[in-house]
Amino acid sequence: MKVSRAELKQELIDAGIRPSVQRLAIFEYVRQSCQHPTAEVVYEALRDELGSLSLTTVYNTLKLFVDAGLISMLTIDDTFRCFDGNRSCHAHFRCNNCGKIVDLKMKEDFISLVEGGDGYEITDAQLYLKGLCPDCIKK
Amino acid sequence: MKVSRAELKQELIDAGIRPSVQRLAIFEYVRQSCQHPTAEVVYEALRDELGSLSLTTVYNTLKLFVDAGLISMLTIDDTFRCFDGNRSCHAHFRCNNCGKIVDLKMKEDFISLVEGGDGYEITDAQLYLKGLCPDCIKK
DNA sequence: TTTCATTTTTGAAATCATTGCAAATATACA
DNA sequence: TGTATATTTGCAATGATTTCAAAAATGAAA
Repeated sequence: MKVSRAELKQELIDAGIRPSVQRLAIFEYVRQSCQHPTAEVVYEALRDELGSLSLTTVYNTLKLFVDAGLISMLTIDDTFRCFDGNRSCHAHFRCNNCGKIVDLKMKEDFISLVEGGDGYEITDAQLYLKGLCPDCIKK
Repeated sequence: MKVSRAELKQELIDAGIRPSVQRLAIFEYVRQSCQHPTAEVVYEALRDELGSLSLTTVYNTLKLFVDAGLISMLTIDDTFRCFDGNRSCHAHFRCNNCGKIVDLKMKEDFISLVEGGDGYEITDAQLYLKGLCPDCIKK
């Protein structure tokens, strides 16, 4: 489901974030991507389109979005962070062989499973699964 | 539930890992700790007891244990890794304010919630929750 | 026990994703 | 237009983790 630039822009404004050219481009890229890009990937993808872009800006902007709850940061791979603009409730699987990270649907929200979570204010939840993907099992 | 050194030693042997002095000490420390230590913390805690110990050994050994499935590695904090010797099924919560990482019990195994996971071989699962802990909410 | 091969440990240097910083640029508003 | 504020930029610094080759420990065979 493609979202228009205008809608994304409004979403930034609603979150109290000024929609600069760089911010809007980065937001659009992460939201439309299905591939959990790293900051480096976002940077490489947008530097031509934007004429000039700094990797520092990408890092700062992604952090800004994460803090605002607009995207999430994944630490499923311990060697780098990547980002996820998909707002639906889903788990992540990382293949130990090929490194691929894929979304897996959930039957229900996993927060409901937590016991003794009373008194905690939970703002983010991530379920990380690791192992072998179907492609790598075949080989 | 305190486990004897002999039992831990046997567990290493059963996993095909030679129980050197360093390995056994590191294994015991991580298994008995309730505090999700980092490699650095393990190193600081054991260097005196062992006379000499290298941080590299700690890193290598922890990786060895993780690969053997004896302990798990947590990446809930994006700035460092920590390790968990608690083998029961539980979730982890990280307070965004004080940084504390605590265990939270689960009603059931969360893998049962995953849809479309057929064809995947899952060897590790971690549920990470973030937000504010009761102590930090009070303030 | 001695010897030799293999495994493990060690410490220093290198790596690399991420952040700090201060200058340059862009934007909003009077 | 001018001025204050917000944003971007690039380079240097940071720090957790890894690489690497040498030293030490261990196990098996003689």
